[in-house]
Amino acid sequence: MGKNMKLTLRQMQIFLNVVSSGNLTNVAKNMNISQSAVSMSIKELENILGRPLFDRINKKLILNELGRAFHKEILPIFKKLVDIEYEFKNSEHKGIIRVGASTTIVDYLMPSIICTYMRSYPDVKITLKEGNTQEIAKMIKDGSLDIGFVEGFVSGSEIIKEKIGSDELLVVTADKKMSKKCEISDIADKRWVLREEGSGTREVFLDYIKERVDDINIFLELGHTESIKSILMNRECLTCISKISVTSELNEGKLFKVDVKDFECQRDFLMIHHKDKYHSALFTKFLFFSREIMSDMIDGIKCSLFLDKS
Amino acid sequence: MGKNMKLTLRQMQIFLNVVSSGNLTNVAKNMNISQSAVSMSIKELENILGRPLFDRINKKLILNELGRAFHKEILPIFKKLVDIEYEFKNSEHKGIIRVGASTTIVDYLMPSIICTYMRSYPDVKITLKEGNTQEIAKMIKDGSLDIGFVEGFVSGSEIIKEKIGSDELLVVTADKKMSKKCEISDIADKRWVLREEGSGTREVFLDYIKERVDDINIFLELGHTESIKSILMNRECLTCISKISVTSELNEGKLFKVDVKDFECQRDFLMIHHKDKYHSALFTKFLFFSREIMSDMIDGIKCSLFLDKS
DNA sequence: CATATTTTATCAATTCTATTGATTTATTTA
DNA sequence: TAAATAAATCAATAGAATTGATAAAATATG
Repeated sequence: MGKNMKLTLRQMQIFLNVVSSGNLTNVAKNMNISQSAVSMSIKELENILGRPLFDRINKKLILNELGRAFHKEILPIFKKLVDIEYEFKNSEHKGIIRVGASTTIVDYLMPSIICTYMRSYPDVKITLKEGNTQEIAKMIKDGSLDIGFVEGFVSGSEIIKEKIGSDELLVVTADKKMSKKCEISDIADKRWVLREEGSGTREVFLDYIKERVDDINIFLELGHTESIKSILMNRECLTCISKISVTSELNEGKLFKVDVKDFECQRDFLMIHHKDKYHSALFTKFLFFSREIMSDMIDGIKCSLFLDKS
Repeated sequence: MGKNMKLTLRQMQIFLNVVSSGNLTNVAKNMNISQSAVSMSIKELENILGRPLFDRINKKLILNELGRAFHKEILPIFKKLVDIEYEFKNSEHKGIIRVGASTTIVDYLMPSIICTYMRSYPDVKITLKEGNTQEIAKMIKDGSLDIGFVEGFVSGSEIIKEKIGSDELLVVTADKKMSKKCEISDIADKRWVLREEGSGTREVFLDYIKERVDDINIFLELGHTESIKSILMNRECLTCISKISVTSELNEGKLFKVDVKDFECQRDFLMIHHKDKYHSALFTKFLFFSREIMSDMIDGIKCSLFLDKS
């Protein structure tokens, strides 16, 4: 195995200085160490590699064929390491943030959060993971995500939760005739398209109406909100869907809210992270940005809904 | 200045192991050091960079956003350094040899030496420097060349000389009429093309004939043997030139040796190096190859000259 | 649910490595 | 020929890395 690294960066640093100055004594002066330290460090380097790197010609050190090849390899690497150390010491805004979000948020909120953030901090990389609320929460707990965005409830004292917006579920159709005021029981037997089992949206909806209707006619289950929307457009059917995901279609008159009596199904958007998370500048800024953008977007939605009614 | 490198390879090694195992205790076991050594090394690394690289979530170390970015940078560099150390420890045939040769040798002998050598040792790089005998000798003395090939005499006790072949100067023309037997004084006033002042070939020739003729008619001076040859082909003139550089033209009947009475102007090809040169495997092999190839070539020349006469 | 186990952090003691200061050797310069 | 310069070497020392023991906190166990 070549696993053992005996070379040290100090040796390389001294070696590189000796190469460029060609004179042990001057190197020692420039580095504020003794001449013997330089001499012995070079010797140790040569011992590790098993053969000399310099020819000692008239008490001068002159790189030999091996030394030249070694120098060529080492120089760019050492420079890079110096840069890396400097960058990491001095730039607070360097890193990779792992964000997780549940389906609705991934599609409708994360793109603008991430784009806006990355415009301000181009050196920061973001990885985005999709999962349902429980999956995201679990990954926050075990540390495999830094920040999560979920709809609904999250339990566990080790998770810090922050309400960052709210999410209203609407019953929606593309068929204007269906959109008039009604009871939920009146429309339970219409053709419903819902998200798949396990989806937060679906479960909140079914839980919310379970007191009022025995069963609803689910004729199609789809994994993505966008697919549900395209089905709605092409078939006479209904769905219960997050308001934020249909705002533009409602405004454009492509979809219509069904005015179900006493239907107010609301839940929160939560931003979550682990209580032990180190609050790097990076992390703090990301939280800050997310709050800003979320509140802007929600204002935007309110505004356009208002305009729509007028 | 970002000149100061505080990070050590040990820290990086430990860091990388902790990242991949995620468990200080196991890392300590695998590396045969104590758990506290690992813990303190990580802490020191974080101190140097000024902020944590890990979140401590439930006594487990989980890379944070900064740590992830650092890991991404460091991992390939560390691997490369491990490879470099291994290669330099184990491969004798790695290096860069600086060869110098005087003009005739550069053109007529070095190409085949270098090609043959590099075919056997593809990892070895060779730089070839041209200069006159004195320049090459000086560079050997001060260590800026590893091996030199020169014609003629070299002085200095610090240089190890080895005769590696011999070089005969011939008077040559393209005009067959001129090639008949003659005294040097008979042809001194013909049109001569010689190498420029400072060239070994020129100086040896002029020195050799100075007893017998007062002056010769130098009508053109050129820096390269090849240029002299093309002039000879196109104009009625003479030159004194190294046999090795005109062997093929003599064989093909394009040029003719002028049969000057008592003209035997011989000198040696020398391979030289500094007495203090470290004899790496690389270096030793290069000397060996050069001897082999030189003697092959000189045999080849003798052979073809012999055939020519028959 | 208390107990044993696992795991990291911390501290003083210790070991090991890098560095020093003095000296020797060789070479160059004056 | 003497003075100056530069690298190598060695024992002494300063400085880092590592240890062993212990504390603190979480997880696993019976």
